[in-house]
Amino acid sequence: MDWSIQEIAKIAGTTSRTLRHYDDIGLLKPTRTGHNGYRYYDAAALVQLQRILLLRQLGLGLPTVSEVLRHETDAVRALSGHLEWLRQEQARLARQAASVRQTLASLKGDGELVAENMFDGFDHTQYKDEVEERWGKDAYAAGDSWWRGMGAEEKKAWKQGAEKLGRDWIRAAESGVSADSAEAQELARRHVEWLTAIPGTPASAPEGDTKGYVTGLGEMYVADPRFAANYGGESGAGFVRDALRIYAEKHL
Amino acid sequence: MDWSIQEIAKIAGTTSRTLRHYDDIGLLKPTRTGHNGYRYYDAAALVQLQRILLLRQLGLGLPTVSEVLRHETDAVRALSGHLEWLRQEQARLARQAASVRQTLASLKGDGELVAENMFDGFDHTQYKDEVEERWGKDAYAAGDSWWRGMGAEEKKAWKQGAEKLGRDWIRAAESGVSADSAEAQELARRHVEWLTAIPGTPASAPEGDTKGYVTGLGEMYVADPRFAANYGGESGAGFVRDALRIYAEKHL
DNA sequence: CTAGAGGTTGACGTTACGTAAAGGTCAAGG
DNA sequence: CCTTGACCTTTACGTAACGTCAACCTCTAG
Repeated sequence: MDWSIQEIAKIAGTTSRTLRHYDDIGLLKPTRTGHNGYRYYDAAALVQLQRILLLRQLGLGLPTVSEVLRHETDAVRALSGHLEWLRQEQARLARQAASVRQTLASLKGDGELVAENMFDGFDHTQYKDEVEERWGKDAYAAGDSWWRGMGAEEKKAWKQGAEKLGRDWIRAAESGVSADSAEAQELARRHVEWLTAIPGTPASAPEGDTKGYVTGLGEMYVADPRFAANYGGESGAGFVRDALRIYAEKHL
Repeated sequence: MDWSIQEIAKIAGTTSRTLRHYDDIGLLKPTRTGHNGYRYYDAAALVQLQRILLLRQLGLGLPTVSEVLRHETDAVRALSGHLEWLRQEQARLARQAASVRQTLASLKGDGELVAENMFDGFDHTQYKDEVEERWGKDAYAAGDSWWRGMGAEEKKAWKQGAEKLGRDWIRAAESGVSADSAEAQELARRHVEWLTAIPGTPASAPEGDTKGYVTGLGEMYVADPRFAANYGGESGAGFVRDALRIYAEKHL
């Protein structure tokens, strides 16, 4: 009692090409082969196939599926690992979506695609959606009015301070010192100090989750192309992220 | 004033291989080519390259990048479309993760394939890592001992209450009432009440940031496949989120 | 006997490069 | 002049999991 390749394909809800592929890579061999080379599968093979398709549907790769079916790997462990991977992928997509939204906002604003306003970090119109999404409208409003309330001189001074901080980060990153060096940690301290001056962020609230905010910010720097572009690529932004994380762990 | 392939690669934070690839597919040709075949790039090419890399980091494919740079496609439209794609991908991953968790649960438990543990939210072994990560080990330990301390009857009652809350949410979402309707707001109130009963969460601490916790929880419901899966997809979870946010704004 | 349905193997295409392999080019030092 | 080493070139395979021809063989029904 067995079926041709098309028949089980239909029964299991897949294609004959897939069956041939599984045969090629040794994942599922046909039960028997006719003298003409035709592949035939029995009920046991069907069960195996259904297991394979289930695991595939869950997103496991064929090598992993193979391991699980051969009992070389525990299904629970395989799925747990896969779940972790799914989480990371989701986080990655979320970061990318945030970046896209930001770029979109800046495009609608001034129409320029260039990342020239690197470290001002509070161009506000550019960050509005994200700030609101993360910290609520009140926080955005607070930060916005704080910024608007400053005079031109103050704004300029603020930006220059931010730019100097940026330059110092770049210099440190390029000098090759480690993220836990005294130099990098001093920069992290200045960075946090700078952040704390802005009202409406968790860093400035007395009971705020400064630690989470700072480390999250570091992750954002790596994910955000504007920062990466201006810190000598990913490695530079990664340096900033690591330094901030270490600092946050120690002092916040 | 131009640079060799390695030099711009370093400047722009990419690899020479990538530049050759871009040359091959006609995305970015070198400014000039030496008699020896060496590629040389000038400042204008660098700007183009940076634009390319920016769009790539946002997740656009090379053909799309090409279109945008040739002004055949509006950057805003391209990014908007991409954003939509990102959302769908996130949703897809979310559904997959939900399936994996279900399978995992049924593998660990008594082999029940049905989604019976939908709203218990405190299977604890299943949520341990996440709770610890978000609220610290103490919070987890508190919640855990609280849960362990309950008798079987109490546990059952608790679960049933949670399940009823879940069903009511679903019914409300499906009935099409708005998130700020009296019905939805009453559910939000019950939800917060339910949360407040659990020790070790900010909602139960007298000085805790209940408002931030509840709204954050709402966001999690949308992002977290476990909830989305059990609330009829994104739209259902979105309804819960909105209702909770509105309630939190008003009453917390 | 022939058409048509279904089977076979073989091989290319898909994404954006990483990674050799095999071999020119160039500046500096012996 | 020769060597060394760094840098450049082109060519081409590998990646994940099949979809999609292409060329050809086999079986069954009319």
